Amino acid sequence: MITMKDIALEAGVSLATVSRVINKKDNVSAEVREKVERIILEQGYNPNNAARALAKKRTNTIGVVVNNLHDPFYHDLIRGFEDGVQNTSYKVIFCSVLGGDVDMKESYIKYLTNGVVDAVVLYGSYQSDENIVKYIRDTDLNYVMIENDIKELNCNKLLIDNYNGSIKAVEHLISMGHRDIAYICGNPNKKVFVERLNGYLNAMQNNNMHIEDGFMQYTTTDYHSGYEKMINLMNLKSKRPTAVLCADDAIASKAIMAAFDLGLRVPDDISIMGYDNQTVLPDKYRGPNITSIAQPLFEIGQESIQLLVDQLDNNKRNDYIRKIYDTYLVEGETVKSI
Amino acid sequence: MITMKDIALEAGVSLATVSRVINKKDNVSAEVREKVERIILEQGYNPNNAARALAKKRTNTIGVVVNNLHDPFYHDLIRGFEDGVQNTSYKVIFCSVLGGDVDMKESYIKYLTNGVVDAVVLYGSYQSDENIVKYIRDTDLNYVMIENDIKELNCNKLLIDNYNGSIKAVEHLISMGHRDIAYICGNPNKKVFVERLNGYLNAMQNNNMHIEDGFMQYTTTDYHSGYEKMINLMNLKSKRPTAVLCADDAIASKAIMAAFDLGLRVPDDISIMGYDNQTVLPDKYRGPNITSIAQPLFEIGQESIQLLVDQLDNNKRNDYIRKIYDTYLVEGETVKSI
DNA sequence: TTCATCAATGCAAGCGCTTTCATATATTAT
DNA sequence: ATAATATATGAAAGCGCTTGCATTGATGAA
Repeated sequence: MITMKDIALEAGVSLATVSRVINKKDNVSAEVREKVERIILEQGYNPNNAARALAKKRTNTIGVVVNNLHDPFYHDLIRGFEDGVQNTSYKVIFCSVLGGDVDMKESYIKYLTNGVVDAVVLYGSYQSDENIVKYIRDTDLNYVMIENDIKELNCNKLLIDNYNGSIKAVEHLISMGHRDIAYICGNPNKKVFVERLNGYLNAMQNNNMHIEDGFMQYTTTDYHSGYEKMINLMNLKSKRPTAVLCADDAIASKAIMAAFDLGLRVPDDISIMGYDNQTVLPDKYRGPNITSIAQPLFEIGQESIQLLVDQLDNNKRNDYIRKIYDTYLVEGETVKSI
Repeated sequence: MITMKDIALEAGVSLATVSRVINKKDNVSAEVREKVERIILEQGYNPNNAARALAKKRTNTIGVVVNNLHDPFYHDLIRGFEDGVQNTSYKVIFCSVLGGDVDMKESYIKYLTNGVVDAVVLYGSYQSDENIVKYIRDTDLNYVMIENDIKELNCNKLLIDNYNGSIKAVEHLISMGHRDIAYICGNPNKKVFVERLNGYLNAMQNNNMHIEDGFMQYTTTDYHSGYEKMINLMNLKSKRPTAVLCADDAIASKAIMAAFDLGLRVPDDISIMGYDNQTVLPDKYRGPNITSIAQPLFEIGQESIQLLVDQLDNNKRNDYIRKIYDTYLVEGETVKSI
């Protein structure tokens, strides 16, 4: 391995001088700078980042940790990160926590925050991960947490207005003439699903719509069970809904499958709405475009990075941001006016 | 920041001893070990990875660099990486090269290979990136290159048999009774598309099938132009194909859109095949499941990591592997027997 | 001419950890 | 009891870089 020492020797200057030209300090004479640069090129020298990080306490890189990076849900978010780092002097590295395993998550965060990155952006649930929350609190790096409003954490928070998102969804259905609107909820342990649920409930109430018996379904395990919940809804003895709002598009895709399998046409026989406006859906979903509530994930990804870059470059350690992003309706082909 | 020194002081032992318990060396007495461990926990100490990397010349992490990480194409590959690292002592970090920009790629590779990872897996084209190839050749890290058979590079290579994949595709179409089979080629500057094209050409020849005038279409720019190429094919004055083989699923999805827009039913009026068996497709594709040639991307991801972990753990620096993976046919709903 | 100032460079400490080697103590064999 | 061996620990060098401080020579002011 070729080191700075080799370059210094070859150039007949001190380590310090080589370091100066590498770091583009201006107090080096033109001739020396040129010579050193030439030799660096000739020898194909590259600085060792571990040594650099140790000496400077800076790495010029930002870490991102998400659960299941392979999940198509992250598509837009990742694009945002990729884009955000463009034209900055920073690099981004991604870590994936398989299955959202808490220990793995903790270990990745500790890894990153101890000498490998200058700041980290976190997506995923952390409410219940006491250790991690405590760790983050005690660490003096810059963080941005996306969709994670943990009070005891004093860091950048980028949130999405899930509550009003659901309200938009319900009001869209109402505007299309629906009154019997059922809901398939996601895992109620997750903050986003609670917020979306509340949005639904309040929107229904505020518009004087009655939620019939059986109109509220909760997915068990994961989105797959959206299928059976839809079957449940369609088999209701009493009153059948004319529209079903789902907590996310993955669930909606399953609900649509269920409707098809029951011989129902979407949206002619039943209207279905999703949430997330996922660019790509799991399981080779091939149904109609789902009418959905979209979140500005690309922008959020972008701004996460921009925010951190700005804070790092300007040594802003303590003026954190808290921002709530609006959602918007994207009309697909799964809601009919009645 | 709390360091090993603090722990040593508090525990009344030397730095060396603390280092030993952290690294689980066995030559530390039980009492001392316990005490040190307790104090580490109490103080919430975490070792600095930069310092460690510098001292050990090992980081226990593997780097992955791909173009456009957000591309749904990587879905299965990423799952493979995630899975491969399970139950090992290694971490994986992902770097995304937006737009496949050569300079950015080079900078990420240099970054990773100088003190941040122990090995790297590369996916993307490198044939023409002389600098990078040269750099990799001169660097003594372990690499695995996926789908990149660069002769002058002596490293692990995991390849896919694109040529025979195309042959399988053509033979499937033949077995379904097709004789007039057109082809929409991908960017002929990319190795995979050349191989696939050759497979098509040879399969046609070997089966004594004639390739009519106009049956070969080349996409310009990217997969989007698959749309117009399909229109071209369907408007052929002379003879019209009964089946169209596309160089990948993204192109096929566009071809299907084109067929629809021309009022043709797939597969009743025209059969279409893709290649890649992409789990998720771009642009909210909502057509029928595409009959396609699948690649074992998950396995390739998995094995990339396993290979490297094995080589790192056993200090195998020089017995590299070269493996060619088979493809397989996945029947969808876009090919009709005639 | 002499002194203050400045630009260019080198010296050396230090970043936080690992590891070799030496040392001291405990254990076993004789 | 003594020598030989094993075990537990510490001292210190070193990993490759950055940076504050000191030094040198040159430049300009007085």
